[in-house]
This record gives sequence, structure tokens and C-alpha cells, in this order.
Amino acid sequence: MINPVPRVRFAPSPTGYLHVGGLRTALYNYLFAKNNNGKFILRIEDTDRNRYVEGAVENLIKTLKWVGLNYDEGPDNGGEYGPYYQSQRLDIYKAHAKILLEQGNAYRCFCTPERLTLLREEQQKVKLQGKYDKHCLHLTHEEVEQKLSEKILFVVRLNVPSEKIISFDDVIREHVEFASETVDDQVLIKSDGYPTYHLANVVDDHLMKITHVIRGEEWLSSTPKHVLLYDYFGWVRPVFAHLPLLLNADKSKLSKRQGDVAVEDYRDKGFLKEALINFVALLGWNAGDDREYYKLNELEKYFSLDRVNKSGAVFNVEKLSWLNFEHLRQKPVEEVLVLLKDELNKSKFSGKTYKDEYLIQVIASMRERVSFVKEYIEKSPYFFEEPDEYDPDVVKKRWKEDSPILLKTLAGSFSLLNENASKEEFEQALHKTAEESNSAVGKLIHPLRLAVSGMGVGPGVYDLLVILGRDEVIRRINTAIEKINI
RNA sequence: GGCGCGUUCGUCUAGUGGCUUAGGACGCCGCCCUCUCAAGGCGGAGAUCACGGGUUCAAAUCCCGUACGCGCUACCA
Repeated sequence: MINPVPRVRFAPSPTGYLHVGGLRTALYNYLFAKNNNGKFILRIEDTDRNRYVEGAVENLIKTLKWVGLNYDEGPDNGGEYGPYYQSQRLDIYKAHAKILLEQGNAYRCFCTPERLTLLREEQQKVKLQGKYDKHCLHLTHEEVEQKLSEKILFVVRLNVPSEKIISFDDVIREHVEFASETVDDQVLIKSDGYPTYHLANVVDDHLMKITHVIRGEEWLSSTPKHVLLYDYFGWVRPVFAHLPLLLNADKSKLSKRQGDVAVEDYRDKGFLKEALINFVALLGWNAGDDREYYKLNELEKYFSLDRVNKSGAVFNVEKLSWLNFEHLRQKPVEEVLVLLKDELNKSKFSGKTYKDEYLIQVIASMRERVSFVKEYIEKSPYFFEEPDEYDPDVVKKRWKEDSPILLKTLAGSFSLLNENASKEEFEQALHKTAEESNSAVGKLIHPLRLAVSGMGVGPGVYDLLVILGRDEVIRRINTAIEKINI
């Protein structure tokens, strides 16, 4: 086999949502495939019946599609190495377990859960490593047949040799070694006939011609078991790459208890898929330069496994937010427009309609002031309804005794402008009013902003005027004069 | 407890023996710009490169030890 097409896989167990750590693993697999003209496969590791969650797979696929990590083969789009659900491959695992059984590289274990618990407790008491004692390995052929005919439940265990060094190479960790004494006789087939991850993953990876196993570091400790299986079957081992973990602020493995871990949570909070991808890509990888802003297609170009870090990375939402800001700023207006309309439909303004042309102006004026689409509404509600209150602090600071009369004059001079007066025309009118009333422009600008928006912050005041339009501006000025009392 | 992996500013990281008085980014602080807020520009605080030994003319970079952290230790993945 010379230069086979690289084939990698993302193999999540369907727990109900896509974990951000899973997203990172999926992304690195995807990027590796793209970068090497390889194939990216999605395989569902649903061999634990106790953990079955209704709709989990559908949700997982939906989320993966949302972020744009399209796979070449998978449960819903087929491929020549299916099925891609492990629960549909039970016969394959059984057949392979049988081979191991015949070789003597696996054996049936009839021990009861009670005995195993007892064993573990005893080992713990003497501070010994918790490990199966190979009790059932020494059963005679007759004893096994006897128990089989009695229909006693059994599992199939991996027969780990003694006094061997099990070693393998890892792209990220380099050479790793384990003494076989420290490796447990792992259960390969459970008593319900389902395989464990260890067997299923090795069999499938081989059958699906996976060339590179890129997965989280939590699997490093069980890799010797997998390596043993490859060797027992006489199969070529894939290249292993164990990714550093994503961490909570306290450096423990990223978990639900300490904040959001589901990609869906971040999506619902308004994070863009572009930002999420960019952020997660940088958690454990960089191109060796100072670049931090990437689009997915650029990551595809630059990503390489050998630039992946060894140590875990804390998931820092503040930096994610900054990237969200950056990506939102780069997004074409038409796309932001669609997102903004969605957001409006979810807001209290859902009953109202706004012209695209109007919303585009709003977007342009607020671009540099928002990190999230919903902030267009939160930070500048005055574009969607007239202010119903005026920020008291700003009133205190900017609304002077002469403000009503000045604004009245200003409204008068605005009324002489065109209905679609330009920024310059508004500016000229304001300056002229200031001059004629012998007042500084600031004495007009600040109360004007307050009157028109109810706030003290926002886009340039003339932008505000143009977007709202002459008539609306005049109306708001009059309302403010009535409502603001000092 | 055992085994494995890791350890550079608060966080993400650059660094692969001399270019390093350890660089960038987020966040924080200040100044400039300015009608406000942002954006932008400039600057600042912030890392005795976990610690201790070696190797070397020279170490964040190589080796050994220690400490600490994390992961695994299920008929879960």
C-alpha cells in the first residue's frame, strides 16, 4: 500500500449534543482530511444501550452541518464502508471476537459483577492496581462448555500478555510505552452481546480503512489495548494522534458543571459558526506565526498535525467573543441582514417590519459596536422603536436648561430640509443653528442624541439623523422636549 | 494508590541551543483621535520560561530528578 488516501473519522457517541471538545476533535480530523486530500468519515459509536438518547444522532448531524464540517461518508449519506452505526455492525464484532477466542487472544469470562466488585475492593484495600485476575482464563474447556450450556452470562475479555512492553508512536506524544502488567484484560464483548468501544473502534477503523486516528487525550491510556488488538489481528496500525484536552478555568477536563459545553449552547447564545471554528482551531494548534483570524477554508490550507500542542487549553469565552466580533465585522451585509431579521423575529419587535434598505443602514452604523447580532437590537433599540425613556445619567449630564429651546430651534431648521436630507445637510443645519443661537455645537449635539435615541452612546449623531429620517427626528425631538423634565 | 501525559504573562500561544533585555493575541490600564460610544493608532502593567541538578563556551530550548496539574484506572465512550 503506497500512499493510500488518508482516511480519518470522527466517532462520537450520541449523548444528545455536540461537546465543544468533540467539535475540536471533529474539526482537526476534518482539517487533516482536507489538507491531505483525504476522506472524513462520521461514525456513530452507539454501543452503550444504557446511554441511548432519543434524537441524539439527528441533533449531532444537524450541529455538524451547521458548523460546516461536512463528511464524505456517514450514517445519512452512505459510503462503501457502512453501516456507520456501530449498533448495526454487531455481527462483525462477534465474528472478530470469535477469531480472537480461537487464537487464545481473548477468553470468555463468567465472573459475576459481584465478584468483580469484590475483587476490586480487595485490590484497593492493599493499594494494588485494580485489574481483572484472569480467573476465567484458567477454566478448562469442559468448564466453559458446561457454563455455556447452563446459559450463564459471560463477557469476552482481551488476553493481555505478561512481561511485555507495549509501545506505539503518536504524532503528538511521540513514543509512548506501557508495561503489559499495567494493562487490564479489557472486556471486548459485553454480556448483552454488544462490543465495548475498544473492540468496535479497532475493528471498524481497520474495516473502514482509517489511516489516522485523531482523538482526545483521554484515549491515550487505553491505546495499548487497541495496539494489542491490531497486532493480534495482524493488521497494520493506524497513525495515532492524541489531542490535548479542552479545559475548564480550573484546568480540569471541560465539563458541563462549569459552564456551557454544547456547541448548541454557543450557537443559541449568538456565537457565529465562523468564530467557534476559528477559536476552537486555535485551542491546541497554530501555524507558527502571529495569525489569529482564520476562515474555515484557510484553516484547511494551513492545518497540520505536527503543529498541534501537547498541553491542555482553557476554553476562554472572552477570546471567543472577540473572534465573534471580528467575524461578524467581516461578514457581508447581506448575510448579517438575514441574521438580524431572524433576531428581530425572536424579539419584541417581531410584529414590526423594516425595509431591508433601512436595516442595512442600521447594520453599517453599528458594525463596529457589536460583537453579536442580537446586540444590534440591545444596543440600539432606538432604530426599531422610539425611545420610551431617557437615560437619567445622560439627562443629568447633557440636558441643560436651554436644551429645550435650542432643540426647538433645531427642529425648526430641520423642517426646512428635504425629506431625505443627507448627513451634510443635517450637519450644516445644526451648525447654522448653533451659530445663530450663539451656542457651541456640543450644546446641540448631545441633547439631540439623547432626544433621538434616549441614550448617550451610539453611532455618529448625523448618521443617526439620516437613518431615522427628517420627520422621525423632528417627532422625537418634540417628544423629548415634552418628556424630559429637570 | 497504579499507570500515562503535561508544565512559557490571568488566558490562548510564538519559541526546536546563540537572532530573546522571552515575541504576539484576548482581557486590563493610559494617551491620541473625537459630538458620545465604539473602531483605529500609540504606549503600559503582566512570565525569575514549575523547581533542582547536570550537558555545553552558550539552555525556555538537550538529559536526569522532584513538585504540581490533568487524564485513565467500568460489561461508558
